[in-house]
Amino acid sequence: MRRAKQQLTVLRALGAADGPLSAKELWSRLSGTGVGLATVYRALQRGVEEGTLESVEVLGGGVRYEPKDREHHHYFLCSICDHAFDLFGCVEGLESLVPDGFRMTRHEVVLLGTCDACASAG
Amino acid sequence: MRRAKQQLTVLRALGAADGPLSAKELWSRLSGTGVGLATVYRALQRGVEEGTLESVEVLGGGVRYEPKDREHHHYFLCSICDHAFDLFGCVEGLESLVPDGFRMTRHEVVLLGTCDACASAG
DNA sequence: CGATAACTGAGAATCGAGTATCATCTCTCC
DNA sequence: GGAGAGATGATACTCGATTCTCAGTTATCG
Repeated sequence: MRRAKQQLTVLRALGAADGPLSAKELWSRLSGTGVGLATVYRALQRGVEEGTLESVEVLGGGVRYEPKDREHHHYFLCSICDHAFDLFGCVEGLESLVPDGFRMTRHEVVLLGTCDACASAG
Repeated sequence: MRRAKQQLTVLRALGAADGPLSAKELWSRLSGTGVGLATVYRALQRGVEEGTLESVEVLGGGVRYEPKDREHHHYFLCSICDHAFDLFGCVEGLESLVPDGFRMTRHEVVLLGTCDACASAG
């Protein structure tokens, strides 16, 4: 990698977000910069390969990406603007839900509703 | 609706499942009955329209369907067989995660790992 | 039986997400 | 300045999921 100016633009925009973004979301935040969608995908793919990014799946639509250096967290998905927000903190008592013989290695929690901005606007 | 023999076959298979099924999963459980994939989709679509079925999204792939008469529950997704199992019970403390100004109307919890059968199989 | 309308299966068509291709561009190094 | 490697944007393409189409089937009601 000698340069990758546009890819840096992409990664910086992702790092500045308050939650995971999909390729399209990210791309739309870069409108005006002339960055192509293909480049967004390339930057994301490379980020994942290099271990700096993580692809996460939140309900309500495809894969989103975010920097891997964030602590364990979950998401709040706004059903109006469809944006996913990071939520820090976790919950207790998940183990009690696991049936006998099953082995839990990971868990995901998604809260749904309306975000601050949409609630105010609505 | 005068009859809908095949559609009933579909709905019955869905009702007998231990978790939500995708159209394809459901279809593969009906192999041998000669039911076509289009009929599976038709049955699901009609079920949702009539309010007897619910489409749910669990992580790890598309939309799945299950009867709407089940109580509040969550899912365990086996990362080996990719099957989603219903989990009854819930967790506490979700409200404390909601940021100021946000309104939570719903929540989803997904546990991931290996199911009994896959864990036993090695 | 005979008309009719709903149901059905197979395969074509569509749609969206992501990937591959290609001609062009831009650093970096000489 | 010139060459070469990597990067870029547009667009064609692929792939899977879902829907549409259509001809054939089947239950229902006279």
